[in-house]
Amino acid sequence: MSKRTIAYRRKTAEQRQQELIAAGITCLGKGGISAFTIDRICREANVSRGLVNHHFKSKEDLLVRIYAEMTAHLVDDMAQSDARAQLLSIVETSFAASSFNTSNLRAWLAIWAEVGNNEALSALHRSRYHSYTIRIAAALDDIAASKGFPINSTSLARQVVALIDGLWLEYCLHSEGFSLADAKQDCLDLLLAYGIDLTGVSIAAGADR
Amino acid sequence: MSKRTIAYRRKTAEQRQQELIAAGITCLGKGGISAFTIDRICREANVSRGLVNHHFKSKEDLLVRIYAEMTAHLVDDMAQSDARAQLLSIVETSFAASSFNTSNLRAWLAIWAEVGNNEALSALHRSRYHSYTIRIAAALDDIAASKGFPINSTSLARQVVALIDGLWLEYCLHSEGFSLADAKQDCLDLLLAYGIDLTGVSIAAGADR
DNA sequence: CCTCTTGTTGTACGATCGTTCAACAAGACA
DNA sequence: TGTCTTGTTGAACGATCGTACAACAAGAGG
Repeated sequence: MSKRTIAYRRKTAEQRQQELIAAGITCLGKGGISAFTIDRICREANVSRGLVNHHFKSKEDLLVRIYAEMTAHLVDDMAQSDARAQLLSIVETSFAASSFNTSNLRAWLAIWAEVGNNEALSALHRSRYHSYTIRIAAALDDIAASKGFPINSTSLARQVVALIDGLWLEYCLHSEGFSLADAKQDCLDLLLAYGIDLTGVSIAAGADR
Repeated sequence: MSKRTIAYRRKTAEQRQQELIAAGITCLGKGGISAFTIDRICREANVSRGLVNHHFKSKEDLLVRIYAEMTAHLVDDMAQSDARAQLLSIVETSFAASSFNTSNLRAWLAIWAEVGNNEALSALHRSRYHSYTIRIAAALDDIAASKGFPINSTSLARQVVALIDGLWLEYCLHSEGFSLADAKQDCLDLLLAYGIDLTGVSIAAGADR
């Protein structure tokens, strides 16, 4: 009398949702939005076809949840006491190997391209990037105040964000063109050109995401 | 005896292809890659369903032709005698109203997101952006030589390209955040921070695309 | 007016899409 | 062990996808 075979293993709703989110990100990284398919996501997660619509309202809802997950630590990563450390932390995390790789960048690019088609996605993006830019501008204002020279923090914050995202884009489209270290140095050079030197600044532990 | 009604009007292959290319760009601008559909393209061009596969090898082939069309003037726009004028020309054309609008930017973003899925598209992108970056770096070298101070032209060219594309991206995702004039000024500010002042530089006519 | 080239049409096809839903069973609990 | 909740399965549906292809006709040339 052998033990009955187990066809599948039940998991908590939250845990299964996390697995489906991870599987969706993997699909986006492999083949962009055209690979973001119920079939492929479920195959990636090793579950049957009906499970996505059981755990999520729709495929679009899953995509929004995925973007929420990906942007969750965008602001948290700035949790540094010193303004200079905050800026350096952004640069470091933006070009950490865990973020700055083709698979992850393709997922980001695929979602960016969908923002125009999905109002919920658009609203989420606006919210996240608004906080993100505000925090950078505040850090720049702090530095300007301490150094005693004026900075157009809104404009410079926009340039920093655009440079980072632009480098992400270029690397995603042509990863042989330059390296992770090049991209990081470009950001530091930009800030240095505006009089902000981050050389020797140390960041507190726990922000190495 | 009335004249027989004309069901459709024949056009030359080249002319019809241009119309289909234009219709494809319109679709990309309206709904991204998911709106880039045989049905919608043909409806946009007011032709029947079979015409795309008659004039193009496949839908992918049309997409490559579209990107070739969109990037055709990327290098030509630098046709200026003075290095400073070349840089200014790039900034001006990148943020001209005919380029820097949501519809056009969405088309670009949609294609960028497809580069990873299409080898022909990827090869075309690499080729175009390589020439583009090389030309910018050469202009920067010219300026550095004339001013007598060193410039890491490869790095700075990459920053300029990334900043422009990054601003395109940000504007596409959140067009209320800043204006066309802001974006243009950001580029000029970046170059100025590196010691390159384009104030008062005039560009020759005929490059206003 | 006739002929011929070829641009154009529209149907048909198989594949794949997202979603629904009845049925099943894993596993906690009494 | 028996009951019940609910996570999970997999078939079924209509819609839409890209492509192929036979039939049609616009319009130039004779």
